[in-house]
Amino acid sequence: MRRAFVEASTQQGSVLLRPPPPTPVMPPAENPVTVPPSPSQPDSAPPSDGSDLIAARREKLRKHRAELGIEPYGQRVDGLMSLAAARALHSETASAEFEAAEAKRKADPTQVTIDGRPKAKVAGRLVQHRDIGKLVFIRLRDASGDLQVTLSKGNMPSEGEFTLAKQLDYGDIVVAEGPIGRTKTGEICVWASRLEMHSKSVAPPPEKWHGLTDPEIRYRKRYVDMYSNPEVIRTFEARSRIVSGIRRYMETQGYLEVETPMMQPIAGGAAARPFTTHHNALDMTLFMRIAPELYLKRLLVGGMSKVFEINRNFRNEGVDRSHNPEFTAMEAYQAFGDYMTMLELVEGLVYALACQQWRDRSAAGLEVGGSETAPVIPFGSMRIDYRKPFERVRYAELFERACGFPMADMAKVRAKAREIHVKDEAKLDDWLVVNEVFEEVAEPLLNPERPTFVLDYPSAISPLTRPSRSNPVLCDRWDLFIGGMEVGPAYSELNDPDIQRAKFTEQLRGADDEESTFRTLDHDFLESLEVGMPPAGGMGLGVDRLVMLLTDSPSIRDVILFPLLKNTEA
RNA sequence: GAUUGCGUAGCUCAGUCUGGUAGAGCAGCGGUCUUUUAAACCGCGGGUCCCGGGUUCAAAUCCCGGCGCAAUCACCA
Repeated sequence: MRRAFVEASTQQGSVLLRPPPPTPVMPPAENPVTVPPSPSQPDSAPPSDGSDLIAARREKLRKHRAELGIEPYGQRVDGLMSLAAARALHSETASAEFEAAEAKRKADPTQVTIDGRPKAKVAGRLVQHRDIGKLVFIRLRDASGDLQVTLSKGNMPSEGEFTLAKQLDYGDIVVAEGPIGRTKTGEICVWASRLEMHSKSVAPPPEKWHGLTDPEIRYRKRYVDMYSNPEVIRTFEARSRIVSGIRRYMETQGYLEVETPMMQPIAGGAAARPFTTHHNALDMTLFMRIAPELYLKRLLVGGMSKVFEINRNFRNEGVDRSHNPEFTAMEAYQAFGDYMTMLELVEGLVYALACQQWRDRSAAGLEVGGSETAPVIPFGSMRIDYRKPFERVRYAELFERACGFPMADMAKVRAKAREIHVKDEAKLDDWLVVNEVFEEVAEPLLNPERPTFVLDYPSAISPLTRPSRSNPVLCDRWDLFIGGMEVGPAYSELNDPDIQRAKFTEQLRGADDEESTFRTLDHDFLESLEVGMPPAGGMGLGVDRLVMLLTDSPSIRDVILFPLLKNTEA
């Protein structure tokens, strides 16, 4: 680190603070991106929206060019270290020795101070600016954290560079270098000997103490949200680690990652409304995919034995705290597995991610409970316990526990449905009533603070799923619930082409007018089953929801960088 | 799609119930200050009160319609 700084500090090519005019500096040949400031460059344009704040910043921009000879939009800088790394370089001993020597020199000016403090060159966005006359304190922020830079008029190489320090605005991106020391009050800081402007922020900043809190502006202007609220970057770093953790785990289990079409001629694999698009050259209507399932199964037909895909699905449905029109899911299929194979896979995966997240949160000083091998992670007011094994409960058992009678007792089921005011109870088929009662009465019995697999759903409410060999009323399907949210399902997949065709056809018959505009029989998929697909287990996992749970984020918008919002204009 | 709440300076918020000259802090501009920690002090500027209509002598405030956001519900995962 130290060496990097020394090397970098000898390369003066990146210094932006040039001598004042009339030195006409041409762009260096090796860096054609740089444009020299010229009178023709309209500093006051584009026209501001009338805000004094913007005008004041643009005026500074003009002055920097005209009076200080600075080009405020910089270029490549070598030898930078993160603010956290610079802070870590601070040496109590070196600072104490330096301060003692300075005190001596004050008493006796013939004394010479040797500065043994480590040096650093850092960059960051300015988030605080305190001008105390001949001393300016600024606080810089980068992805690693904050660090104060102290600029003393006596330490700066030129009047202009100190003038720049005094004129800095909240939001500017600057580079500073100098020894790492501390102030009288003990604050670790860079005592700057150099200061360069690398990006003048001309937009009005958020409030420096409260920051940006309006959720709408936070989502619309995520780039402001990210620097104003540092925990946003932490959340997305965690998301990245979780997604790569999923990849690592799946690869360790021998799964191959694949990418299947996101634009599909037929939107299959789930019961959701698709988005429509159009290919001009082929004059073809296409659907954004609602699920990758039918393509992944084709891969099993083709001979791949363990595949997974992590990617976006698009569903033309409502938006709320746990739904965004585009969302990230993982689906995985294993030849010759079944839904219990998938249960073990998902349990191991979610547990491993929770352990990883427990360690990350501990290291960052965030709240955790339990232990590294029995992690407890907060989610709002809940404390979710990811200890293995997860809970397992059969659908029928949970139903009976909730209602006091078996789900096959249709007379009682219908009575219960009327009691809890299931709408259109009389029009619904028996098993749909069972499921309404289940969702209303039985699901609330699940402990939201324990991941729980609900196993063996009724076949009648899972029309595309393979009935169980031992009891065809039920099917080989589970759903995983965590924190009151459904995180994903799994199935023993249907591989009999005739039954699959019959179920698809039946589903199409039940489609209403709107559904029938986008729901058609996927003949190619059925042909692939006729070629022969091995029996398989398959699962889906809502990645955004899992990230919500593991990062204690109450809304899916907090874990999607740019969530969909309505247009504000027209 | 339904219901409820919210929308005032660049930002964070008072003011709306009970109609009567548009407010504060931060940010900005001009000063003072070499150890600040939401720095402090003196002075100054800053508004389509979300949009449109109505009631009224008078509307940020009351009424109607619209837009956006949030929460809950529906659809869905």
